[in-house]
Amino acid sequence: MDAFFVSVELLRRPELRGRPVVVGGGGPRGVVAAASYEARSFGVFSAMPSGRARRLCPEAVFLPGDHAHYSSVSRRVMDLFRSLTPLVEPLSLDEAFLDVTGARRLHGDGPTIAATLRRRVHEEEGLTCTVGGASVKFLAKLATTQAKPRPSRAGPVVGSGVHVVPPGDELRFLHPLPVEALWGVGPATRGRLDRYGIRTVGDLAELPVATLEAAVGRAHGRHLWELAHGIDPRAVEPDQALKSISHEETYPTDHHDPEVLRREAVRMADAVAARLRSRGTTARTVTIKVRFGDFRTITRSITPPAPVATGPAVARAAKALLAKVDVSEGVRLLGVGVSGLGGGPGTVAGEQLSLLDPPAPEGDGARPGDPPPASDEDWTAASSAIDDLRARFGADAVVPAALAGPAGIRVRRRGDQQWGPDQPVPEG
DNA sequence: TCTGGGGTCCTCTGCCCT
DNA sequence: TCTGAGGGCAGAGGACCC
Repeated sequence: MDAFFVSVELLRRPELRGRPVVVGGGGPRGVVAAASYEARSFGVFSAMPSGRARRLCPEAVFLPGDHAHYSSVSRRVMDLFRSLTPLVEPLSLDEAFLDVTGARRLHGDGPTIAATLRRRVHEEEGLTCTVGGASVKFLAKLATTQAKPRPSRAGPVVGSGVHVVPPGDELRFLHPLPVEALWGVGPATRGRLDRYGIRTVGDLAELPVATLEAAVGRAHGRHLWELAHGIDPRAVEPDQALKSISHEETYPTDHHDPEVLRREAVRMADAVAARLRSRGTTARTVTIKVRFGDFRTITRSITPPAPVATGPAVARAAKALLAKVDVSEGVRLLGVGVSGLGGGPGTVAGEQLSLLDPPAPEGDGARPGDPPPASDEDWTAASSAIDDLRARFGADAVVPAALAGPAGIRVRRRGDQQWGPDQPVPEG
């Protein structure tokens, strides 16, 4: 999809068409999530700090972003894709791989299917998309880039919309491209390849695989070598299993108070656990992420004796990890995540509980006067009831007791703060 | 210039066990 | 009983993607 978030916003606000529009975090630490091609002409790009974007393009209209709405439009577009082929692998909200091998008898050859896709997305959703076609996934992705609109000083230049790399033409298409066009070549790898004088994918292809492995690591080196030769055996996989779930937030100002951060950890643990349960699964490992004021980032993780799926269980681990971190210098970002997801639907109810699961030990965040912790079994039933209540009355209907207070608490949903903090949150 | 959020994958290190 | 090698795993961090 072309400038997806911006394009969706323009459907709601057509008066902004033709103007530079930026979607993203407007706060002091926000970043650009998407920029219209008019804004890109001023040098504004995704992931750029919003402050810099404002300086580059003061006349741009900044919109806060509406993750829930974009998700809902994305679901409809993906359903449209699935009406052409069941083999759809969503890559993000606005991108997907489609395997149309089996759809050609019904819908025509590659270019015909591409044209059909573009027409239907435009007719049914009012959005424009670009389609790349090739015999392997990463080439299709690169072909898409070639066909996209481009910003220029004179304004957006319309792209071809469709670019198909015919079988046999793969290397002719691939080798002139700059090496950073390959998936997996970012600034760090680019710097290493630079030392070998590698500028294009063709340069990379001429290098012996052993040299490449020595330069960037064994697995990465071999992978890049294969890509440079047009080799990409990965199939389009419609049912990609989720491997981790996390929730992290950057604060408008750094937090120095351990108590504030403990409450934040509980809130995030609750959100992560709810997402775990919504997928009917459990997690083995709990990780916290702490970014300090100077942008130094650490992670700490623990694998409890039994898999976790409830807010209190995730919070207990997160608080224990947080207690070992010195936060006095100020915390800019806190995150809680889980990984090692396992089991299918029904796993939570049948979760293997540890016979030796100890009560919260000293130092994990338990304080004098705290009631004894409920068992995981109690919490599994309670969590199920909480999920029901939230489904009926909204996410704010039930919050962890640790978060309740005279001022109440704003329960953030996933995507509320997708692109940085919106407003200062008072400490304490 | 001043750096989000949510992911995946890889490498390295240290520990434990055989 | 001690020691070293090697495998498996957990933990931490880096790089990259959208």
